[in-house]
Amino acid sequence: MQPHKRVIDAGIGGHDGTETMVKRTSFEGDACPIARSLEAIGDWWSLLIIREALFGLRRFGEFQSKLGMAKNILAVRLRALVDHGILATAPASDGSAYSEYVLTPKGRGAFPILVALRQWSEEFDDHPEEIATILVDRAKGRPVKKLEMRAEDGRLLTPADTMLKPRPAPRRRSD
Amino acid sequence: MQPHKRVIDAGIGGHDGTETMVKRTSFEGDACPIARSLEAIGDWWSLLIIREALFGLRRFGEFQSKLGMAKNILAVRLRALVDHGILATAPASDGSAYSEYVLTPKGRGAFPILVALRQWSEEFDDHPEEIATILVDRAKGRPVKKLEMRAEDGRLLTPADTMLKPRPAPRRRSD
DNA sequence: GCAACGTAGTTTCATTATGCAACCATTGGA
DNA sequence: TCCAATGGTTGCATAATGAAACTACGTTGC
Repeated sequence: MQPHKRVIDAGIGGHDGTETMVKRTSFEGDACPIARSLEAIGDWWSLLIIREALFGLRRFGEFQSKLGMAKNILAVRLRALVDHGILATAPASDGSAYSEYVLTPKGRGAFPILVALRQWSEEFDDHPEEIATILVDRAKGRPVKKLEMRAEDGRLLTPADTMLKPRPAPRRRSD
Repeated sequence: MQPHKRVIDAGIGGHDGTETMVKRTSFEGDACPIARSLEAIGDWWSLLIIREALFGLRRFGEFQSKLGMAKNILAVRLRALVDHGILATAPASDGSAYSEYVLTPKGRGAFPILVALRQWSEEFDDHPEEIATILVDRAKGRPVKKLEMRAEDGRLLTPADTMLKPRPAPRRRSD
């Protein structure tokens, strides 16, 4: 559970190593899957980039102008998302020699997270009148149903109906 | 869609104001509900604090030791969560004069977000064997079903089956 | 072919956020 | 009353963020 720290000591010189240089907590390698998700997309911009990518944006400039973010930050984020296998760079699409950023299945798999965030805002925001859009079923134009947690057999579950269990040991062949 | 910037100019002296002092993007007031959620809980620690609170943690020291985070950061985060109406300070619980942090309905409403993050990790993480726990239905001990997006009439929806619509104008009495 | 422009970044520098450690104020217990 | 535990705050060092300037390459007009 304890997040460990990312030590950046480059070890360039032969110094004695008393300088700790420990900053910015990392959740990489943490056993909690929520922390692991946050390690990949738990920053201010990544989920918004994914949101725009789900809406079809692909080019650096499109993300930059749509999100209004600094280009250096965007570059860092896109690289990180590619490193995490959430985006992939595709060589082209419209014939030009530029490359594009497209969502991988892992990236598209983040959609429920975005929907959960959206619905939380819709339900609990202090100023819901400022929310400009609603997510609707394309066929009917009606709002999407609220995400609900269900058991394998379909029973509706509240948080109190759930618990955490240690992950079963990985199954090994002929054992 | 464009996030605006938080200007911190305190205006202490009578300077000419040419210094812009614009830092750290804020999504406060953004029309996108996802950005609004991120404004409240889109940082490295808030969701983990909520996770622990859902598991029953209430005291400052419990959060601090369980999450292993710096006390000053924890104090800032708790204050922010209280300001956002996600946590509330309760005067006591075990008789002592200390106060506690308990989730409000808004805070408990973030549970689907945590479940979505967890399931995303479980499905797409590169090293799923490092994930220590699984979320199960307390009654049967079986894993919770994956969150799914459905239309009002129950049809299962993919991202492509959805679209964004402008929010209808607020209904006004006798108009 | 080459000048001008657009795209996609990188670099530089200032400012803010994070993290650790040390300190302080109350509370609670002996 | 003294002393430890709880719940913070403060100070300082380091890392992340952001705006703007700069660079490299692709594309277009001529």
